[in-house]
Formats: sequence, C-alpha cells, structure tokens
Amino acid sequence: MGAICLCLLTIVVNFYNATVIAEACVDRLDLPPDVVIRRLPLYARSLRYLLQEGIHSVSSQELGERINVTAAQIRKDLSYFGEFGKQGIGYDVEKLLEQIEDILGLTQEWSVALVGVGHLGQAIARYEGFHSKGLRIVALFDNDPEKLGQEVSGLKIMSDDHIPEVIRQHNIKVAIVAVPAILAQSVTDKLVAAGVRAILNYAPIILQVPEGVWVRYIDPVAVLHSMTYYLAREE
Amino acid sequence: MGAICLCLLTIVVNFYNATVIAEACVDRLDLPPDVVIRRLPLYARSLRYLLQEGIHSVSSQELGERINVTAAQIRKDLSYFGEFGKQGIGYDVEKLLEQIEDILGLTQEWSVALVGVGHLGQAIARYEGFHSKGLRIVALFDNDPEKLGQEVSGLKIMSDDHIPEVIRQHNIKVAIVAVPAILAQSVTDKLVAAGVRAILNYAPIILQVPEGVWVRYIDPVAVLHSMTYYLAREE
DNA sequence: TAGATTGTTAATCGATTAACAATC
DNA sequence: TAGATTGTTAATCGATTAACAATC
Repeated sequence: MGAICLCLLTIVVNFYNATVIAEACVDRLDLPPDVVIRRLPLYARSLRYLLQEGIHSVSSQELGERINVTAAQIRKDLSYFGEFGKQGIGYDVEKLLEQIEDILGLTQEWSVALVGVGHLGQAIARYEGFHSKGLRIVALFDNDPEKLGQEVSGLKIMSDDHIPEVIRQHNIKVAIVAVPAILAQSVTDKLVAAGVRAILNYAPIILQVPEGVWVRYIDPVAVLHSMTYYLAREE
Repeated sequence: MGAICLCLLTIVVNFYNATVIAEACVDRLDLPPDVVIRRLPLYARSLRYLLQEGIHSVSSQELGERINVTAAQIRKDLSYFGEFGKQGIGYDVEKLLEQIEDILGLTQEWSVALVGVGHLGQAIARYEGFHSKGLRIVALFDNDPEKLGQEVSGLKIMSDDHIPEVIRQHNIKVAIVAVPAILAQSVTDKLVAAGVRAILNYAPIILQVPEGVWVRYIDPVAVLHSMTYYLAREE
C-alpha cells in the first residue's frame, strides 16, 4: 500500500473519432513507507517512558536497545521526517517526542467511536490507556436493546441507528469495531458511509473498505496461532 | 530473526598450547519466513468461514480476494510446506484447512495461562473466540488480594506466587500477559523461568526475553496512533 | 582537541509479483 | 480436447543494514 502514483492513460480509438484522455498523475508527494509510520508510535512511547524516568537525552543506540530495533533503523526512520539529533550527543528526549507526536497528528485530539459494548468493548471503554495522547472515545454504540441507555465510563450506549447522525455531529474520523464477526462488515459500511476514515477492528474477519479508508486489525487468536507453529517444532 | 545457523569457531592460541574449539553448526533446517507463518492463521480462518458457507473448493484467486492478498502470494506461501492443490481446480477447503492447522500445531491443544484479570483480562477469559482451535485457557493469575479465589469463566483466580508451580504442573508453554505495563516485565520473567515459551503481551511495553522465547504484541493504541498520521494529512 | 553520534548513501538482504510450464 | 489453475522460477521491488563523512 505504498504511495503509488496511479497514472491513468486511457486511449479510446474508433473509426470516426480518436480521443486521448490523460488523467494527470496526481502528485501525492510520496509518503514514507508504512512500516516506518507503524514504528513511530513505539518510538514515541519509549520516549515518554524515558521522560518519566527523568532521562533527557538519548542516542539511537540506547533507544534501540529498549525497543529491540537497530540504531541504524531508528536514524533512517527519523530521517524521513527531518533532522532531530545532534552529532556526538544524541536526541533531546522531550523535543524528539514532541516532534514525533506532531508528525503522528497527536497534537490534535481525535474523537473516537466505539461500536460493540460487550465484555471487550467495555474493557476498551474503561481502559485508561485509550484515553491516551490524541484519542478520546466520545460515543458508544451497541445493537442490544438491553444495553441502550446504560452508561459505561460516563458515556450512554446508543443504538447503531444513531451512527450516521452522531458520527457527523462530532466529526468522528476514527472508530473501533468490537462486534461479533458476523456484524463487523455491516457496521463498517455504516461507519464509512458516515465519514469514518480509520477503523481498528477487533472482529476476526477481514473488512472490505473503499480506497482512502484505513483499517488495522487486532487479532490475538491469529497471533497465538502463529506462535504455536514454532512451539510445535521445538526440541 | 530468520533461522540463522550460528557457527561458532573459536580459536584459542597461546604460547604453549593451541586449542581449536569448533562448535558444530547446529543444522536447524531453515524455516519459512516469519511473515509467511503469520499469514497461515488468516488462511485457516478464511477456510473455516468457507466451510461454514458450504463451499468445498477454492482457488488461490478466490481465497486471496477474501483476505486482500494476491493469489501468487498464497501459492508461494503454501509452497513452503508442500503441494496442496490441483491444477485447473484449486484447493479442497476441508483438506487444506486440516493441513494448515496441522502445520500450525493446532491439532494438539495448548494450555494457556492468563496473567492479569482486570477488565481486559476478564474479557479475554470470557471471550469464546479464545477457546478456539488449539487453545485453552486453564489458569488465571492476578496479584490483587481482592480477586484471589474469585471465579471467572469457571476458573479460580490464583496469586502470582503460584505461577511456577501451576505452569509446571500443566506443562504450560503459552501465556497471555494483561497486567499494567509496570508489572509486565517481572511477570514475564516469572513465566519464562517456569517454562513458558510463547507470550502474547497486551501491556504497552517491549519485553526482554531470552533466545528461544516468542513474544508478540497487542497494541491497539500504537496502531491507532499510526493511523492518525494519515488522517492528519488528508485533503 | 578527541570521542561520540548523527544523517545519509550504497550495499545487502528479503519479500512480493509476474510469468509460465505442467497438468488436472 | 480446451480452459483453468497450480507450483515454481526469475525479475522486481522494497526494507534493513553497514559504513562513513560531517559535526557537535
């Protein structure tokens, strides 16, 4: 899913008419690779811990050791965004953290909708870690009539029917899907139709979404299954 | 972390004595790439859904469309393990599923320990999806004295002090860590010391483990933070 | 100044894709 | 047989690592 410049050159020729339609190459200035973007939040978190420990300066070597990444990779990753360090010294923890958070868009706050308030959804709604830098869960949806109107973590649970209205009202771009697999695609369709552009999906199913919508998966069972492969081969 | 044959050739020479110690190259027959192993559980799950739908034959093309992977990649991935299809026809869903599950070690059942029974831990313990192919949560641990002896999903919560004993008794190789970040490393150390070889970590911290122990991370906040990067750059 | 560490380029490594002979 | 689809090889693409001049 690298930033690919899709240049469409459609040539329509018929006997009486020759038309050349050339859609200009939309020049998305090309973004750093997605693998790099995915590592930035780990760098940010590690820097937050360093700050808590009262450490104000760090080298790529030291940072790398904490998160099991090579020093070269950290420097290369950061180089996509600018120059943040000082030769012979390293990085100022607070300054680098600020800059990474700015790059990740975490200096603004993103309103988040959570769909599905079962055991997992409740754990998510209650987890303080989610009320993290840049994220705030502002709406809960669930289809179960029993749950409607109940409060979790200070938020009233609403029916899925209110998705379009509420998403638009709050201008919500980010959603968490924690419904059973069978419902996940239809919930996703509703969210996307209402304007959501990034979805974190806990349901064990691959979602189909239109271009321009981001989906990431939380899939603990798949991850465990990938580890049993190695265990089955031990000794 | 590819399978690297570490050949140690240590040459000790001193004036009176010359010793050549050559540790034989331990010939781990080299494994398929880890990216491939990580995709196998997704193939397996998709095949289970196909079976539920009553579909008994599938081509790499069709399977790929369901999980957003190219047909070539599926065929290449499977080729690391053998030949499972028929030219002109495709794959027998049931047979391929069985074989992948066998490769992943899911034909045996793996006992799983869960450490940390807060909101998240309870959701994990109760989630039926975890009582999935090949996995069974058999022990719950938590340090909170209030929780000791309470039952969740038919299992009594035990003190962390019982980790060594219980892990050994049940011969547990797989554990899920769902404790606060500050406790995650020490819990991990206990688990590993007791014989655990695969850890699924929900705490927002990178764990340090000895060679031969597998760790994977569930990190929804980092994943969300990596998506806000793109949202911040829209239009 | 000497030592340390950055930012960047080039070399290496690894994963994905395209293509096609084999064959059901 | 003709059409479809596999398994595999070679080509391409992309990510990681090594190395080092620049410089604090």
